[in-house]
Amino acid sequence: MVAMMGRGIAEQGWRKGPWTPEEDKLLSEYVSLNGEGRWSFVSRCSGLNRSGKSCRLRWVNYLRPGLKRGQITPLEEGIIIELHALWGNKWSTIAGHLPGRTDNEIKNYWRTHFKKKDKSSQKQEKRKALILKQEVQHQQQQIEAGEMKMVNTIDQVKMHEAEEMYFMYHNLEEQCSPVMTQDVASWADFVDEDYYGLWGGLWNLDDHPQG
DNA sequence: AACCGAACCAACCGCCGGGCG
DNA sequence: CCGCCCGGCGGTTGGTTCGGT
Repeated sequence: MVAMMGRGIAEQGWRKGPWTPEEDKLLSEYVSLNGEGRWSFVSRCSGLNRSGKSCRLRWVNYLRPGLKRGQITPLEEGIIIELHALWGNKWSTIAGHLPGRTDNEIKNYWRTHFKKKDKSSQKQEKRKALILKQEVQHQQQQIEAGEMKMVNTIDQVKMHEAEEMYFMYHNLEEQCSPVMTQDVASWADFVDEDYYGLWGGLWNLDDHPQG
């Protein structure tokens, strides 16, 4: 059916540029009814005047359920660095190990944070991390001194994230060992010792059950 | 307040591999 | 076996936002 189309048919004047909310709605409805795949068919039958590629991209990078919006966490960053060291620019493969993140997102993140990272921006990053570290350490001290309860604090959110990432990374480690076991420590060093100090202060790895 | 460069992000482009006739 | 089409992937671009001066 799909194979029947193509060649002889002149390329249509597909719409390009940013997607409108109406287009998003059409695509979401179509995919939820008919499932992913057969994108060229989607583009013809959903009422969208978009190429199949464009539909697929929009769905995968933006509309697909379960996407995690927002900043990449230091732990995710660590995983990205580690996996990039292992596999290079295999963004989709790396994204496969970061649930909720897209290859495009990771690719963009890598480019802006590492590819053209110069000395000055590294200093800036380090300064930011240092400030964050100090903030959290201060809160940690308050908690330890009983001056503050760890409820609804930034710490809890981060600890929760850290736990999620731990289990994710633990699974990954199982798949990739022995290479990964050796590298788990190295990525932390690579990212930034201040970042690692931040997590180390909040969360003791030894406390987590192994498997 | 205005300007400028950096950072971020969505989207497009071109290539490649797999599936199918 | 060969050629064609489609989907997927990585690279790139262009617009917008943010932050510093």
